Amino acid sequence: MLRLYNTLSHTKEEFSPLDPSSIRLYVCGPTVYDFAHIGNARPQIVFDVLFRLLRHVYGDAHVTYARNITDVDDKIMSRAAEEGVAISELTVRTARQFHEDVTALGCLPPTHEPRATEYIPAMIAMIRRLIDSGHAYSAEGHVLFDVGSKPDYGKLARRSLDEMMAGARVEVAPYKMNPMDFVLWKPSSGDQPGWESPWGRGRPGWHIECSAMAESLLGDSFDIHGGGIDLVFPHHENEIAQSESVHHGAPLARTWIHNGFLQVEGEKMSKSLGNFFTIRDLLKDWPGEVLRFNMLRTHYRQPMNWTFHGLKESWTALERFYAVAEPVLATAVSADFLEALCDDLNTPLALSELHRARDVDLAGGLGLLGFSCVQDRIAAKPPMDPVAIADAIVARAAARKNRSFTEADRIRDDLAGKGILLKDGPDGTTWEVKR
RNA sequence: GGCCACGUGGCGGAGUGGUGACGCAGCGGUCUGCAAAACCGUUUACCCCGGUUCAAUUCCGGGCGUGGCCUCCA
Repeated sequence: MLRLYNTLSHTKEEFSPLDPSSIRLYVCGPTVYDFAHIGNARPQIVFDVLFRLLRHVYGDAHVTYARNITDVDDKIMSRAAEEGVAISELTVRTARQFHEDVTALGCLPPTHEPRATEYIPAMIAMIRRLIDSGHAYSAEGHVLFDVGSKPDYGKLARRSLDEMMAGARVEVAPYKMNPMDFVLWKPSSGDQPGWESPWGRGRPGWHIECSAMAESLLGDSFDIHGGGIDLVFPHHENEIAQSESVHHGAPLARTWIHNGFLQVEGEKMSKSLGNFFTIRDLLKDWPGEVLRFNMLRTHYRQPMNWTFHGLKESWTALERFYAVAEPVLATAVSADFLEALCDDLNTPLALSELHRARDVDLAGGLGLLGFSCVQDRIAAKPPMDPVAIADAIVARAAARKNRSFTEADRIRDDLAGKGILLKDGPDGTTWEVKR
């Protein structure tokens, strides 16, 4: 039995699919204008684990995972202008980098990966339906959603319209009926990307993109919608407002799942503090599977303190696991392991079960979590030529045989100084990179 | 200012109304020429103040601290 915490109800609920033969999951993907950072990696990994768990429970063929790519956005426009490149060049390049990064993190490709620009007609159609049903209005080239037309607006964020207005710091455009009304369509000037629409040449607002893509790929209602906790308001609240207004109140998603934020070394991640790390940079020194493991050591809803110390621990733990776990295709997992995962994706508890697990269960559990168990994948790059290391080991063995321990120790210390750690076992001497 | 989370031993991190998960580090031991690695064993905890209770780290209230949202944001 799978239980998931639902942001909508603020409780853990038993997960019961709308259709067990077709589980549908939607997760908000990246806006492609720059390299993804370590904070972006968390939802990708978390929802990849959820995807894998759903496939394990319901069967690979019965789970559909949609994750969008936002490739029309004001940040993209300004970045492209800064770099002096075409928007499409920037978005295609950044999307490719994103795919390389998440692949290195062990994430499966989603079933669908819609790009916003490919769904403009669906967005226009949805906006038109919102206008026709009295939930939206056009004004000065903009189309706005009328939050007053949705009585339960604020139900996900647990905030009433009055509360929002009290603390409102939103831009109060003169053409808005209500300050909280948000943009569905906005006009584009000649040099801005735009599409012809009944309201003139323009581009979609951010929120309508997800509503339209989700409808096209997953239908009016689906099982799970995920994303970072910062997306609860306004993005997900607005998605709900749009979709449910069009679909006559049918719930957009039954379960809403949000991952917590992470801090780096106990501080907010920011470029000015010098603790801003892209996935790309980290992959130069750390195997992707180590980054993944580290992420799963904290429950997805907990705030996470991301540290290099934790990364080292993760590497050590993974090496010890891989030393005994053979990469196998078998998907056997222990009951305790599965139970932990099924209890709202309790990965820290699941990982602790692996310390108790024997070979098959260990490999199966690691496999279900998206780990390869291939030692080479987490091997550190040796700081010197492996042949020279092997030669030194032979020389040291000879010295030891002659009981020239001073010479043997000199060789060992010499290698240690170069970052190579020797391990003497019953079957001879092996080495590993010192960390 | 409003709303919402979180606060567990040196570190990471589960969990629970009553027998102190688990991992890392540390310490002791086995092994070793000596180490390292590996293996075995092991010390240290529940932010503060009230309340409920036979019993609270666990429930309730208040406080303090940290973070998130209210504006683009994983």
